[in-house]
Amino acid sequence: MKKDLDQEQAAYIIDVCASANLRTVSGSLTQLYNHLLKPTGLKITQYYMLGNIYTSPDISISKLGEIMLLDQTTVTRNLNILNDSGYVQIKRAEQDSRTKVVTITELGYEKLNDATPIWIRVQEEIEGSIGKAEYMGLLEKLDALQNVIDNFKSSST
Amino acid sequence: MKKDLDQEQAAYIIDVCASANLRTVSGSLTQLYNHLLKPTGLKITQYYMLGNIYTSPDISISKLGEIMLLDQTTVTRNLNILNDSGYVQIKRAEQDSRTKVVTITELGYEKLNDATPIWIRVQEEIEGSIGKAEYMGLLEKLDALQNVIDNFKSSST
DNA sequence: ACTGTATGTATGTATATACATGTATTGGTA
DNA sequence: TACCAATACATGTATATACATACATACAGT
Repeated sequence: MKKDLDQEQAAYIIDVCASANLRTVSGSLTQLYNHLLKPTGLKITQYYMLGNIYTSPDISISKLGEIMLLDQTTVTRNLNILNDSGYVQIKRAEQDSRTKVVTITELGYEKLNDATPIWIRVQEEIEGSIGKAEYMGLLEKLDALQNVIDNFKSSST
Repeated sequence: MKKDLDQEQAAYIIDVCASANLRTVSGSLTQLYNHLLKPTGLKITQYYMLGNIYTSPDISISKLGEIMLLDQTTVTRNLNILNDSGYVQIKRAEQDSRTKVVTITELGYEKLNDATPIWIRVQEEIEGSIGKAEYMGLLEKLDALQNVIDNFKSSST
C-alpha cells in the first residue's frame, strides 16, 4: 500500500529543502550583485572567474574548473565570453599542446579593479548586518555541507 | 593615487565571497540531486516547482514566481517544460483572461511521488551528517542573509 | 615506430535564469 | 464611452550550467 504525498508534507519539503534554500538565496544575491555591477559590464560570475584567473596566472581550463568546482565545458564557455570581451588571453601551453593556459589582460585587470569596490560594499553590508562572527559561522556551515555533498557523491560511485 | 588589487587580496575575496560560496555549494547539491533523480526524469528545480504547484493548486504564473522568488519569465519557461512533459496543466483564469492558472496533473503527481524518496534520502543524509540542530541553524542564517539582501535591494530603489 | 589508452578541450543539446520589451486584457477616469 | 494606466503573460536575447560525446594530442607498452 503506497502512501502518497499530501499537501502538508509537500509544504514541509518546500520549506526545508537544502537545495531550494541555497538556490533561492544564491539567486537573490547574484541578482543584487549583477544589478550593482551593471555599470562595470561584468556579472558576478565573471568577476569571480576573473579573480581566480588573476590569482592563478597561466592556469589551465581544467584546473580552473577544479578550483571553481565547475564543469570543464562550463569553464570553456564562460572563458569564451571573457575572451570576446578582451578580458583574458587564452593560448596553448608550450609543453603540452592539448592544454590551454589562461591569463588576465590589462583590460580585464582594470575591470577587476572597477568592480571590486562594489563587491566590497555588498560584502561589508552583509557582514555588518548579520555580524562578522555570524557570517564566518555561515561559511563554516556551508563548508560542512560541501563536505557532506562530496562524501555522498564519492560514496555513490 | 589608485591602489590596485594584488593577488593576495584577490585570493581573500575569492575565499570569502558570499555569492561564490553560495553558488558553489548550491551547484554541487543541485548536481547531486539531478544525478540521483535521473531515473525519475525530473530535475531538482522541476521537483521543487511541481511541489509548489501541488501545494498551491490553481496558482497563477506571477504568484508562483513570487513564492519561489523567480522572475515571471523564468516561471513561464520552466512551466512550458513541465507542460510539454504533461506534468502540469495551464489554463486561463475565468474571471481574468490575462491570468493563467497552473495545476499539477495525475502524471505530475506520480512523478512527485517517485522523486520524494530520493529527496528524503539526501535531506536525511545532510541533516544526519551535519546534525539536525546545525542544519536548522544553517537555514536560519540563510534566512537572515535573505533579509539583508532584500533590504539592500529595496534601499537602493 | 605502432597502437591503444589517457588527458585536455570543444561542441551539440538541454535546462535555468534574468532583463528589456512586446502584447493582450482589465479597470478607472475624463 | 473612449482612452489611458496598470496588470499578466510571452518573446528575444544573453549568460550560466551540465551531460554526452567528439576530437586532438600525449604517453606508455610492445
